[in-house]
Amino acid sequence: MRLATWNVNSVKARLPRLLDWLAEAKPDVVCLQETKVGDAQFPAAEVEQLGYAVAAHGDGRWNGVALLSAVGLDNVTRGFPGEPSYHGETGEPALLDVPELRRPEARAIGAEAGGIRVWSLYAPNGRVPGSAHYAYKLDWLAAFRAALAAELERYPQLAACGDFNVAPTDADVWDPAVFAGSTHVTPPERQALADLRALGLADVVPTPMKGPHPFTYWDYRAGMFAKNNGMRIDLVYATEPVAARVRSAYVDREARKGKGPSDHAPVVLDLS
DNA sequence: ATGCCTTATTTCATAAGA
Repeated sequence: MRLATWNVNSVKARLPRLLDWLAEAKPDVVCLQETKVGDAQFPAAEVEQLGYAVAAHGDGRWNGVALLSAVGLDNVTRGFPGEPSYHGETGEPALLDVPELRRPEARAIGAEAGGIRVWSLYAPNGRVPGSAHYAYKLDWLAAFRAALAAELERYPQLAACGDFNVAPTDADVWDPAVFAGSTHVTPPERQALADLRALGLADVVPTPMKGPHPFTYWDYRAGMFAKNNGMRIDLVYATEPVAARVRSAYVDREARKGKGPSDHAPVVLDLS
């Protein structure tokens, strides 16, 4: 079984590349992030033509996650219990009266696929440490941890995959000095990941395919990919029964090359 | 200090990303 996670940075803009990649890599289960479409606009027919069942959870312009599976897709969950929503710099209590603004953003979708409970996750960016967006990011990760604890009682085989927007260690950024004081590397964010792992999840670190670091994201600007100035922020956190099945894991950096790529590369796992 | 590049939308300008 081949399981993959990929932040596509717009499923509509990436559709030709996504379809080519699905046909070539032939993953059984795919977690997508930053689809940037509402559920009605998700290009489900094109993906289904390749033999996948599709479950999407989208907002429209921002965020959006989806699951594709060629091995069944059951018990789909959009969002998770206790998932927080963003309330602005000061809490903006007046806005809380507007249901549309109170609804959580589309950042998590879970389902059973091929005997594994799979989650596709897109953690908030956090922007600047100390900001409301940063607090929201930490709240969201903590709330997901609580939801995951309940999930783990039901699903021994579980994989939480996606763009966590946190580099777990200094080795996961191309130059730690550049990121000093920035989001994605702060101790509270890394602790939030450690708290997830403490539930019994293993960080399945992929093979880089080039260079010593298995980066999964490279900024579009300033030739960062060519210089391999990247970050590892797309992660697969797997329970032990899943981690024990990992035969190989790699970053498909070929998918970051050429015309019109996402700024993220897929992480691909082969499970026995 | 800012843009570097790319996306979608309230498009010929803006917000967001990490």
